[in-house]
Amino acid sequence: MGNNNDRRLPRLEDVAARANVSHQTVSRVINNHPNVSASTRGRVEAAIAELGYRRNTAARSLVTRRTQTIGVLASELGQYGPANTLLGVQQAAREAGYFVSIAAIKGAGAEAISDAVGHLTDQGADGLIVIVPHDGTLEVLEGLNLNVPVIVVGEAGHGQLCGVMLDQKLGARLAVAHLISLGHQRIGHVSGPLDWIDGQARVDGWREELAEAGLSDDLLVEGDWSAGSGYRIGQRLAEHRNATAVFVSNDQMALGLLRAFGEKGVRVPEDVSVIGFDDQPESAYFMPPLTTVRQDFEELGKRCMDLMRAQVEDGAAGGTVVVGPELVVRDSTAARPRLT
Amino acid sequence: MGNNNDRRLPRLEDVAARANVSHQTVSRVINNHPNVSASTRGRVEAAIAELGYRRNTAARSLVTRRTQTIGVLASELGQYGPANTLLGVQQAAREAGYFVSIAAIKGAGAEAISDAVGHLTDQGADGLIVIVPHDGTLEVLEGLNLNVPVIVVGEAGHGQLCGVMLDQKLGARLAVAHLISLGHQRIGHVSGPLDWIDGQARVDGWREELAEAGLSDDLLVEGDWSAGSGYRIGQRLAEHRNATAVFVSNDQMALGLLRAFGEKGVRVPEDVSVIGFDDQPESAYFMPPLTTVRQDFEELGKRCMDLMRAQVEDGAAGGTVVVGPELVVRDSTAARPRLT
DNA sequence: AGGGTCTTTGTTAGCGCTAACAATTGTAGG
DNA sequence: CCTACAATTGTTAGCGCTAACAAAGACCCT
Repeated sequence: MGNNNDRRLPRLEDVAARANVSHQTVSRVINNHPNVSASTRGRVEAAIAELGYRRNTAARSLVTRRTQTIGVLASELGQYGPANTLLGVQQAAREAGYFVSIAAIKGAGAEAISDAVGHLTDQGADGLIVIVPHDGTLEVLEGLNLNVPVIVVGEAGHGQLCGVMLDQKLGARLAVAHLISLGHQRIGHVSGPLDWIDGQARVDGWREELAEAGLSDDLLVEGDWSAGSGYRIGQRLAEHRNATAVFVSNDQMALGLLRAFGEKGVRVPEDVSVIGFDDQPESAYFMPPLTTVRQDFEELGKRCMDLMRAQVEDGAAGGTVVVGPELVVRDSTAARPRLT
Repeated sequence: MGNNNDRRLPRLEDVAARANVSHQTVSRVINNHPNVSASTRGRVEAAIAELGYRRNTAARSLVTRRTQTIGVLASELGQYGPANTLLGVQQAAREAGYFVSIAAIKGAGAEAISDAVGHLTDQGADGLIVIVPHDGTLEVLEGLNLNVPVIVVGEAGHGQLCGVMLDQKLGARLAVAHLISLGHQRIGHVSGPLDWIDGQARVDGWREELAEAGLSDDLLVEGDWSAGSGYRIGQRLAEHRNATAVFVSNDQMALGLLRAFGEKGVRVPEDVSVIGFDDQPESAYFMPPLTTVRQDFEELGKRCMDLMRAQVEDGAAGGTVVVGPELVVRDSTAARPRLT
């Protein structure tokens, strides 16, 4: 099929010569300009196919001042949530004819963020999507004074910056409401780090739902998202036994908690109900299968691209998009035990 | 700091005017050409700093025919291994001054691969790194007749294509040797899909090690990498009980297996030893903590970039790089039970 | 038929950069 | 003092594309 034109790739000029038109007409065809006659368009398209012509993006970018590239700045790409958000972004981007360039960082230091942003703007990214779930990211970005649209995942928009977020607080409330509906009254919370946006939002949701039900919110322990921290916290909780239900801020910590409970002879859900957050694919196979709150990260990524296109292509203003969570009930939650 | 030049970003010409030199001299400075006097270089660098000049990559690419962009084609980015490989690639790329553009696909259909490759080459990628752990990927890539260097992760190089891989077979042998050293003689294997490169390689390693020890290799079941398949297979294994040890091809399936065993009253490691593959961060917190084979994916990614640079910058020929695995012993393996 | 409008196509310039070559300077040797 | 050669700097062209404008037809109306 593909003919091996020896040296250079074909240019507009080559296509034009073959179709007996000017290069500008070819340009019109590939850019879908309206004023091209059907017959001309046909000839040009044939020539494009025959030569295997592909537009040179560098040349195009030079004159349009658009690179059709979206820069994604991400930390914690090894984690389920960020990785899947990236996936959603990438898919939507490709469908819309955009390229996705990534810059990964560890942690969320101001310097690391600004380096990565510099890297992406050096490439001429038309817009930035930031998947850095740490508190303070927004401030660093604001200080950078960027002149391309920026969309921050997981945080509400603010000033120039747009936000696309899952409704973490609502998710937490769904989880707690589920436990309350099962009759639990002493409901603890193993949170993520409180300097993470998501960590704090879930604490807030837990508090609010408890407050509305007139229940106490004094059982809060801060973890670090890892299964290990969940395990250590679980060991302590198993000794005190002052809650009949625990809302854990992610599935991984819940995994650690389950293991600690198992070792200490605390049965789940007979003695204590446990509910997680995220719904990773593995969570259905924990012991017992974990009740949790599902987050649709791919959808989140797609919404990011929608918002980005609105800004890049139509110059729309910023805003905040919120995606809803969903409760997934499995076997780690049950009615409050009689003997509290 | 940054002055807000109203409309356009500064160009070479602007820097040149400020430093009282020609734009070409500025170009020489930013490209580290030798024949620039120290004083001129100083003035130019000062002007660059004052104006906040950044080179326009599109213009540069247009003339050099290099984009400084590496395209990464990846499937299964939600999985631990591929995600971390990408991370390693990205880090090494950025350090070397390259951009990383990604194209994610689902599955490994020929059409999906060729679409994604087209997307990346449309962007003018200087080289491609392919993280698609399915069998047949190599053939599809070969058929595409690409004119940029291609590095395939997880597979041995072949013809034009380079390979960077973890030594899966060795990893499998380490796992099986560990079980044999504990006295096990009936060692089963829950494999990944056999049309995945890694899945097949681990089966081969398992077979070879057993063969050398004169043990039977008739206990093979094929899974699909998911915790769910591990669970279903575990239920069956728990009923037959014809092995005292099981080598599972990844940690997620091992998780499912553990749950099935737990439900059926099969104790791990007292009744059956279980060993996984990958060493995901969670594996230390399974019940019991999982003995497994560690793979250094970030290292893998870095090696990819090393190889890529050698090809892009020095026109080196292809080759195959192999990274070694490491056995991590935890609590899911123990000596063979007396009563077999 | 002639003047207006609309549609289709062509011509020209320039995006910002680097490569190739030209010009200028400095320096040493005859 | 003038040539030979190297080191440094400047000038010109062009990478492949799109925007803006110009030109040429096609068509309708009076």
